[in-house]
Amino acid sequence: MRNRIDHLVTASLERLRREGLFPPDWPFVFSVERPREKSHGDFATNAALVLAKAARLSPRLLADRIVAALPEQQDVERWEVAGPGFINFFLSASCLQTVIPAIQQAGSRFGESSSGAGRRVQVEFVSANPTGPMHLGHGRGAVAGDVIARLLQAIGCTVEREYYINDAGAQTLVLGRSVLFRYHALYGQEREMPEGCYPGEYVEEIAQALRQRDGERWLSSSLTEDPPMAVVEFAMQQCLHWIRADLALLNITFDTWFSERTLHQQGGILRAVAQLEAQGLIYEGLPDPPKGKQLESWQARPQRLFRSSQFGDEVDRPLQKSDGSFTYFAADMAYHLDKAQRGFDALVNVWGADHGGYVKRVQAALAALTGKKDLLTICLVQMVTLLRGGQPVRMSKRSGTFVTLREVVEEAGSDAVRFWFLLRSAGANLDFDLDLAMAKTNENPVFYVQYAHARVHSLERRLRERGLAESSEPPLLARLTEAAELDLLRLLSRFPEMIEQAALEKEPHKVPYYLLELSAAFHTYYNGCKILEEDAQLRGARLALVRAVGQVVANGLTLLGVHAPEQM
RNA sequence: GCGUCCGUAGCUCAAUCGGAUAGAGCAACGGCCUUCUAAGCCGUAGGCUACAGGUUCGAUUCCUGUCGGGCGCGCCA
Repeated sequence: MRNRIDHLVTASLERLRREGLFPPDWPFVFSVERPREKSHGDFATNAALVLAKAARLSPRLLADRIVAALPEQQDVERWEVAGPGFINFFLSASCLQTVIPAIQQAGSRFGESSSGAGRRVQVEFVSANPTGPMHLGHGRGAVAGDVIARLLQAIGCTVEREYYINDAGAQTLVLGRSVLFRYHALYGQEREMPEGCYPGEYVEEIAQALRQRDGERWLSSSLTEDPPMAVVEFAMQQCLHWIRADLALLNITFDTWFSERTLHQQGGILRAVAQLEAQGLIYEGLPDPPKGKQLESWQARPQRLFRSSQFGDEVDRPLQKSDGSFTYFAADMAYHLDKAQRGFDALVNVWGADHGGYVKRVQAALAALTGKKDLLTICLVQMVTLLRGGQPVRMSKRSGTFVTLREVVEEAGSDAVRFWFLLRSAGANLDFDLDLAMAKTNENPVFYVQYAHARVHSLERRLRERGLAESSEPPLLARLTEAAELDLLRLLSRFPEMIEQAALEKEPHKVPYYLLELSAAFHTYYNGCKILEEDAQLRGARLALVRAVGQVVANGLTLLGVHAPEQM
């Protein structure tokens, strides 16, 4: 739709160029957009404002010239020059009505496009440590990542979903030790919990499972030394099992589970470091002291540093600890190199905001290793606060008020949780109001949208009940002339544009906002116009419109991974 | 202190690559069910877009600074 306007304006400009108004090689860069204000038409272009200088005319005078040179056609009913020199286009009703057959034809695929066709994109998200249950913040990132992946698929990209398992670090040893401690306790060997161990109940669950499988086998293992790898492995697998189950509850699956450990075992880190070394980007040096609270224990020790500051980072980053083992960053760097070498056209990472400090160094590493600057996009998703009874629930592992993602999903349901997580832009902190998300009232946006879909199907049921005849002829869409009907048609035609934009900008929250707007327009229509009219011709046209709305609401909800119920 | 995200109606938030008179929901107030689901609709009220500059035809949007909040800041992941 937008392209048609674009072509019209370009045709006019080319005509003016032939008349000598523009220099032969002057680039026609202008935008065609949907005006915010309804009275400004369906589309508006700023061409006259942007090109006024080139034409040596005032914007309004140029706009008049452009309008006069527009070619004849059917889609635009009228146009006007307005404001400082905008040209507003008002589509004809017949043009607006063409969206209905388009929706009928495309069905569940309406909204898809091919602008991303041929591009292989990887989306890495969640990547929660396998050392405990998932919390709400993980859930938000999971839903955001999943919908970004779905959006990219909708514009034609081939998408691979990946989960990076941090199974190589010290945290996994802490988990193992914690389990071992509980395991000993199960045999009555009470003692003080070792420093830094995880207190959660899930640790005991793992300990019990361990006893069930292995009996007394690990009783002789010391708590002061590193736990046996078999115990660590067992505990991690249990956590991963839970994580998969939690994600499945939210209808999220992955194509690839990538183990950090394999990078250590198969030399990936060494290769990445060697490459930087060869590029002369590694040196022995003293890292800058930490910038925050002064640590009295701070001692400068020479380390192998990566010159990340040459690639936009603030300071150079250490790759190797003083004991010779690699830092987490070194592994992450190798991981991203691995991704790049797998031949994706674009990489997307969805991270929690608490990892924001790592963006620059990972980008720096990737830029250094691949020479590509824009291969990786990192989306930061801000924190989630759980509200119960309007009051924030303080999350604290110690006080025992920790609420897991699973508990919330089981209480509120996947649909409500998914929709709610998407109701804020990623940059905004999110309050998850448990009471509101579960409410079956108009205050709950999930139900508002689902109800719109259910209403469409309620009409279908009524239609059958009453035995109203349906013509085998195509509906006479010219009968759709009410303002509410034209509003709906305009909204429907925006759906593919909305998806495209949400996908390109990786802003999944645009989808629920659109659906709320469409639902509101539908509810207004429903209250103002009778669909199942006596007049069979009018009824047929309205049914066609309503079915198109139902299809688009369903498509939108599917894109969000939310069910579109036929009955509430 | 540094980095980063944010600051928009009483509250929670939108706002197209920089566009025209900044929009919703909730809360408040007033209406609409003998008519396809009132889990709905209509109306009223509510704003110096934190503040001060700058860039330009035009700034909530971009740049600089100030104030306020979230997150992060050596060999944790």
